[in-house]
Amino acid sequence: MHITADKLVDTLSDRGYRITNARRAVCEVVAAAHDEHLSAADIYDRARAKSGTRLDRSTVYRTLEALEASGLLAHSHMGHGPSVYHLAEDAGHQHLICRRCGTTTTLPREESENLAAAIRVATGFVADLNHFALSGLCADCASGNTI
Amino acid sequence: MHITADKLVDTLSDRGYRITNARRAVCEVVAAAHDEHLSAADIYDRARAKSGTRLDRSTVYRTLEALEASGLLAHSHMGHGPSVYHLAEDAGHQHLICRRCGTTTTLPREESENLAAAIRVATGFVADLNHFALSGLCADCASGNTI
DNA sequence: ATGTGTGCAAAGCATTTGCAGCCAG
DNA sequence: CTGGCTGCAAATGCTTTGCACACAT
Repeated sequence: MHITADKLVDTLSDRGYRITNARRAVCEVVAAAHDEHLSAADIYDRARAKSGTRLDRSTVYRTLEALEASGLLAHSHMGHGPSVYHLAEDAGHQHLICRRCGTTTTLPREESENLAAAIRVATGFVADLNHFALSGLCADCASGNTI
Repeated sequence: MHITADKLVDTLSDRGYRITNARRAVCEVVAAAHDEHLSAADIYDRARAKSGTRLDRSTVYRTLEALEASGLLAHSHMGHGPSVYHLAEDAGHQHLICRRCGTTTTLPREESENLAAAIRVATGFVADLNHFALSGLCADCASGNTI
């Protein structure tokens, strides 16, 4: 199951954040988008459509910041494009972006954890996978030659 | 051994690029910095000091682009900061950036290749490691608790 | 000669910040 | 009531682009 918008809102509230229309709208968007990779711009667009009211990008960024600070949300750097946000509960997996067709493959949590363990053994570095995407060629593009 | 500035310049020339003072200066900087991770701004600063002449950031970016297009140079995305450039021959390893102290650890090429192989087996995705850094905690910060 | 490469200036994109008023608590 | 939150506007940091002139070939 996925976390609900209400739960996000409640957690923010418990943490002392005030609940406004803007924050509620952002919470609804990120809760509804559980498995998608939304950029701040995507969230802004959807939240604005949803709220009807006036809404500014900066408010969206500030709300995303609050959600991250509360451990509810995380963002990943996906290549040249903007950062993308996803629920913290959906974290723990590695994003793989095809540099040819642009699709995003997801490396399952278990495999991701194996990688992290291997890195840890080799260097002592505790990798926080999923914060950065990996670039490369997806299975289709890799087999379909013509790099 | 590391590639020399002359070799970089010669390759550009062979490829049909004209050799100018700006390009020579950039080649010298990247050749001299083999194991460092230089941002475009770093390269700009050093190249300008080296050339004495007038030099613009855009020219540096265009030269870096030419070097990348020629397969001599590669860049990596290092977290929130600017991209960093390094000789293509120095590629093949994964960068690990500590989110606490900011130091960059390098995962040796062999280990990096093992990771890439594991990802390939699991998903078919051919990861181009080293294009993106990984975030996490370095050995020191991880052991010294207080995330 | 000629068109590629340059510096300059300005734009572009994602994100951040300063500020005065507004509204959740 | 009152300070946290908002929208607006402007600034930031990195990178790209348009342009007329310069210079490598």
